[in-house]
Parts: sequence; structure tokens; C-alpha cells
Amino acid sequence: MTEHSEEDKTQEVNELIEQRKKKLKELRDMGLDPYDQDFQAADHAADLIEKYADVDNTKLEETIIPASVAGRVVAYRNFGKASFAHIQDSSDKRIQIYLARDILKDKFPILKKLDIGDIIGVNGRMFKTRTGELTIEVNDFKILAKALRPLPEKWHGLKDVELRYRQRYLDLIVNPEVRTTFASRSKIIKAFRDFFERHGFIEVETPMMHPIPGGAAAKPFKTFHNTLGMELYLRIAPELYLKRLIVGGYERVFEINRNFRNEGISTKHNPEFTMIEFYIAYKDYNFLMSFTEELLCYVAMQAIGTLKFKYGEHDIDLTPPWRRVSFLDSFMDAGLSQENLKDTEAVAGWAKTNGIDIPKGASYAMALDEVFKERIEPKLIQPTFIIDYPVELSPLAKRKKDNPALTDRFELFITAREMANAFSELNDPIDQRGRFNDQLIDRQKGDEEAHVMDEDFLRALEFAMPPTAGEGIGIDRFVMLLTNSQSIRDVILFPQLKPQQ
RNA sequence: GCGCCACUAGCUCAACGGUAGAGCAGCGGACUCUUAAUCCGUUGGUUGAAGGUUCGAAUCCUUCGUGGCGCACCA
Repeated sequence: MTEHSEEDKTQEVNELIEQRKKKLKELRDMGLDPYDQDFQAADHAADLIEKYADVDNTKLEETIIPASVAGRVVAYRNFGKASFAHIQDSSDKRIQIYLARDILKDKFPILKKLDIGDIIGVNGRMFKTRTGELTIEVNDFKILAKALRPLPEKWHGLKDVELRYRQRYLDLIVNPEVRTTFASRSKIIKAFRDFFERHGFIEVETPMMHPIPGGAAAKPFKTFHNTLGMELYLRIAPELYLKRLIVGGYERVFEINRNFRNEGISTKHNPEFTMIEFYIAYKDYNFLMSFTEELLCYVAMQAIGTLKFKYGEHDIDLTPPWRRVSFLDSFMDAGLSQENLKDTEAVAGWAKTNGIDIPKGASYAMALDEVFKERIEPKLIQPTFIIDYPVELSPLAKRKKDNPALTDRFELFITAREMANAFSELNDPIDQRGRFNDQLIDRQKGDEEAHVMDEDFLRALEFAMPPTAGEGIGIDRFVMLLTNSQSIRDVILFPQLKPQQ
């Protein structure tokens, strides 16, 4: 590693940084390494608090309990011949330390060079202050990494939303609820994995770069492979690869990974988002509905310990069973009659008088879908399965036995957002080819999101795929729900932002 | 992409046409049980950028940049 000058010209000039660099030099002049490595913390703040918070001081003083902790100095109060500070460590807790000149002797003056934000390691013993706060009486300490930049304000924290996202590390240091949210996210993903593993699923990873973007209606990102000399697309869904695995003989597979969609960014949309998709052979969408209830309740219990919680204004209750309404019946709730649903003209007519814009040349199903998004979806606050979608909206789903215009498909809505999309997978290769052809026609009409013909996938189906049920669940949105987050950016560590100039 | 709002010290915010301020952080000093420590003193600004109006602009206008929210698209 090369030595860099401390007066690096590329670094912005700032008085506070200059002062800290001066302290850095002074520490070196004292023969200390401000980026020392030689410290092993035996304890974490959270463990110490858990073990000793309820023990009274006389007992702590008698037993002499050693403690060693490493972390960031987040508060510092100096009294001349003694100081108090709080250290925040990786256990997400803060513990107070007491630094007295009598005890630290000739090391005490080093504290002059200490700043809030520095990483230090301390050794000492546990005691309680007069106010009853569990504290480490430090007998030795070491600066492990000197901070050159000051932390944001201790009381108000970091509020500027742009800075919070761009400098997430600061957000994590000073806004404790952020750590809580991402701790929940981690628990949620772990709970999904546990659940699937306990149900005999194998976790797989399928390609992120697809020669043909498929498995969803969405606009893809395009990239280029130099050696192959070919265009590739970042995947919009893993669906078609996971189904190839079912053809290959796996009976239960799941994948937790990113999808990429080249579309708008909003509080509900990030260009890359995490989905879990899973496929289970010899089952159908009816099975999946109860399976989904079981799955999401398990995850909620593991992550937040309850099925009843607040989301914004709403009191959400995940207790099964969840309401099941057919796509067509759901329109009755919005005040449409059978007559209004008779044909495309009837739907378009109702839409027009109710101020909903139906694009010209829209099919019956597309017109219904527009009305659904406008009038039905916003009302689906409590968990609701909308089932039996029109075949035109579901090019990869199996037709209903008793009505070939509809499919064995459901979408799960909670807080007016689509949380899951599932169906009995279409495994008739000839029907699938026909559906792709219909999509090609839509594409030629200008629908950029219509599916693309995938001959390789069709060939796989021609080798026979067992009857299979498949489902995708938007992890980010489910994390939003369970952590009461109003923006998807609050549940993604580094959300996509415009580049800074 | 369209609309609305915001951008002032490292951070959180005032000042809304008349000398740019406070708190925290920092710096100097006092203080051995504080915890938003306290007390005394003090540094810190091209008010997002560029134009314009005006005797005078952080403030009004225009353009641009960045962000947030809403709409549209989507999961």
C-alpha cells in the first residue's frame, strides 16, 4: 500500500477536517498509530447490557467483571479530570464508558485528541453510576480509527433525505431506526429461506443476464457482451429458467434475487428489486393460496412477532384465511353491474363516465385491467386474493378447466399493493406457443412490455413439465409492510438515485 | 416525462427587499458521576449555480442543477 500525503490536494478543504488531521498528526507524534489494528473486543454492548443492566452496583463492584468493547464514539462529555462517553458497536447498542485521570494516568491526555466519530477499543470493568447507568470504567483504551469528518448533529440526526440515501453509512450511524429496519429485512429474508428449506425446497440461482428477456411484462435493461458479440438483457424475472428446472426434474425450487426493470422510479419502485420466486410441481394455485397464507404469517411472526400491526393509517391483520374474490366479481364491489361488464364497449363506456381513460384499441381484458387498477386495487387494504384473471393478462398461466377465457391465477394485495403473483403454470407447449404469438401481435401493435417468443423455453416445455404451481413475492414491498416504511428507498440500503454532478 | 415544494455554517433550523443568525459539532478555558452535561470566551458563509430586476437580493423574476412528494408507467 502506498503512503498518501495528509495534505492530499484532491480532498476538499474544510476547517473541521483540518483540525482533525492536526490531531491525527499529534497522535502520531505521541508515538501512537491512529489506525491501529491490535485490539480484540471480547464483548458487545448489547450483551453487557443484557447481562448486567439489572445487577446492582455493590454486586458489580464485588465481583469485578471485566469488559472490552470496540466501537464508535457517539457522545463525549469532558469534566477536566474525567470524561464520560458513549460507544456504539455492531450490536446496535450504546454503552457508556467512564474515563478518569486517576485510572488512566499518562494515557489520559490522549483523550484531548479524541473526537466524536472515532472508533476506539476499551478495556475495563463494569459498574453503575450514581444515576444507575451501566458503565465501563476504562483502565485502558486505544484509538483504532480516527474520523476526519464530523458526524451529523447528535440530537436531530441526519434528516436530509438525499444525504441519508447517498451516505447511507451516516444514516446507519446516527438514525437507530434505520438499523432496526434493515435488521428486520435480514430477519424476513432469513425467515423466507427457513420456510422453504423446511418445506423441502432447494435454493437455486439462475442467470441475471438473459439473451431473451422473459417471464414478465416489463421493459428490460440492455447490455453487451464483448467476446460473444451479443446483446444481453438484465433479467426482468427468473420465471422461465425456474420452470426449465422443473422440467429438469426438480420438484421444489426457489430463488431469492434481484430483478431489473427499466421503468419509473417512485416510492414503490426501484429499478432493481428483490423477488422470491418459487415453483412446486404437482400442485396448483389453490394449494398456493393456503401455502402463501402460511408462508407470510410465518415470516411475519419470525420478523416482528405478530400478525396484527400498523401500516401508516391502517391496522393490518394477516390472520388467515384471507378474502378470495374473483377478478370479475371484484368489479361488483366498485359499483359495476353485470351489464357494465358485458363487453369491451360496456366497460369502456362505464370507464369514460367515471373518468378513467382507456387506451384506444384496448382489448376487453386490458379495459378491465385499467378499471381494476383505478377503482379496485386502491381499496384492497387487508390481505386479499384476487383470482381467475383473463387469459390475455396471463400469458404464462394455465386456463381454467371450466372457462378457457380465464386462468388459474391469483394476485395477493395488501395495503393496495400487489405483494404476490401466482398461478398454475401453463405446461401445454402448444398453448404456450399460441400465447407467445398473441403477445407478438401486441408487441407489433407497440406494446413494449408484451412477452417475447422464447423457443428454447418452448422446447423445454415440449419435453413435458409436470403440472406446477409458481409464485413470485416482492420482498421489498413485504419488508415495507412489516417495517411500516412508506418508501421502498427506506428498505433498500443503496436505492438508485440520479448521479451527482 | 408532467406538476407542486425545497435547497442558508459540518449537522438541525431562523432571517422572507435594508449590516446573514441560533442550537449542536469545532476551537480556547473552568469542572472527577455526566448523559441533549453545565458555565465563560470564540472560529466558521460565494445563502445549490448562472443571469436579471432594484439604490440595495438569501428574499422578487428567468434558466439550470439536485432532491422530496404527487401524477403517469410498473412489481
